[in-house]
Amino acid sequence: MLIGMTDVKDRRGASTAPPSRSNPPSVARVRRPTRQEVRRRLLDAALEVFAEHGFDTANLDQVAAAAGLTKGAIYSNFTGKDDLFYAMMAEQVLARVESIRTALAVSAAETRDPQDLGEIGSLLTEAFTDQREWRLVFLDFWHRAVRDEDVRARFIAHRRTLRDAIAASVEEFLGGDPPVGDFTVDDVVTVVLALSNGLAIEQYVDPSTVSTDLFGRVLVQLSSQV
Amino acid sequence: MLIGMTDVKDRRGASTAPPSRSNPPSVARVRRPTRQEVRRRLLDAALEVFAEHGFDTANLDQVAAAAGLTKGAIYSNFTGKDDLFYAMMAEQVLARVESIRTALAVSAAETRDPQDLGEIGSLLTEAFTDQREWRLVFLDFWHRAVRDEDVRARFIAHRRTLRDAIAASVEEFLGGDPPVGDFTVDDVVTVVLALSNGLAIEQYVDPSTVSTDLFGRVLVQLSSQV
DNA sequence: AGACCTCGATACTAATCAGTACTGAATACT
DNA sequence: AGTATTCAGTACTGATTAGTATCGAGGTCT
Repeated sequence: MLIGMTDVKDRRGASTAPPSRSNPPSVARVRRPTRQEVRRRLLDAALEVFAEHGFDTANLDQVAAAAGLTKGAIYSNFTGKDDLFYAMMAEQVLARVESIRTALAVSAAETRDPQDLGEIGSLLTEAFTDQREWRLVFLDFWHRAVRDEDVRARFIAHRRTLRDAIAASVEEFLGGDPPVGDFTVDDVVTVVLALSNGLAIEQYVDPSTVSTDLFGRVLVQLSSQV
Repeated sequence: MLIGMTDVKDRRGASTAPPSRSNPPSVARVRRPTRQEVRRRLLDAALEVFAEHGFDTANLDQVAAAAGLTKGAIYSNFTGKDDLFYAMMAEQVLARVESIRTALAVSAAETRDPQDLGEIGSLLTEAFTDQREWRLVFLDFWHRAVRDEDVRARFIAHRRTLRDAIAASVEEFLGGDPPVGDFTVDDVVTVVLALSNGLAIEQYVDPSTVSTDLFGRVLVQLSSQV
């Protein structure tokens, strides 16, 4: 693990031919990736590495290596480890909001029958695997937020953004009607989030305890008239 | 933080009187705490410090200081940081099982009306604050279990123990009847655990999003006949 | 073309901390 | 009492790693 920095080779092209001076002129032999591209790669690598190792255990050389770059690139684009993490999270939150919007557009366009909740439950359960990295970094973020006031402030801001997107989905699904029971839309949002995280927690360490249609059946039962 | 080791004074008694040689004979002036007592203090300190800082961030000097001891005591009683953590968790799991058993004895003795689920929900919600340290170290344990196979094996073993205790409670509550819907008892256990953790996650960082009776109302709705 | 600038690579520093080696005081044993 | 043993305190080591200083290749501007 002291090495790992040996192959930064994939700058672009990587022509193995010996460097013959002056081909067709004005052909740069080693093109430097754009700043945007470097930032992209670093953010992708950050998601991957932070998800795999957790913020505390992950180290910046791992992130840089996963991006095919070095620590210099990180400090050139971010102020430090925290900043990189926050930037990555901010981007992910936007991606999640977008993902909720499109999922909503698809499902709501079709029907609005309470029994479709089983379908929605399936979608949410599939997200356990599709969005595994997101969920891991989210819970990592929470892990730090619950112990540090500054981290918590940022966490809450993101959380509210997500809640708003989900609340919009729920209202869209209800089509003006109130939820069953004496639940508010906010209650429903909280319960959906809690079940998502809670079930993911169980599933990630012991999949046998969470049957694939459980989420859907719970949602159906929760929305049934008494 | 480089100091903190300055006051290990509370060995016991701490007689501020100058050490007058040979009082009534065979009176040990500084009694050493028993090994059991040292172990107790270390385990308590471990729960406290690991909950506050998380396993990765907490360091052994903090644990030792919280116990009024030094790192030497830790390495004399445990093989290392991991061992201390596992020992603490094992003890906590036993405590949780016990706590479930007594809570069950109290609630089940009274009634067995589905509306009592609101009451049970209140108890579970109160546990968010009463057992805050437990929940934090539990989620810390999960955080490591999901990323490391060996940790995961230990985690699952503990988790199964807890599930069994909860399953017994659920069956006791149902009094032989099956759960509503097509849920199995295992499903119910999973849902209760998922809601506990999921709601605690929301509540710990942003209490305003989890009203105090939400858990109870969800349980009532979940158990209502269609 | 030539002078300047940008930005990521490299090599380094300083701080942290799990684990170890050893010491000496308190207890157990004879 | 005197000797042996246990066990926690103390001081240290080695490894790790966030962050910094510097350099030079690649790009830009005139």
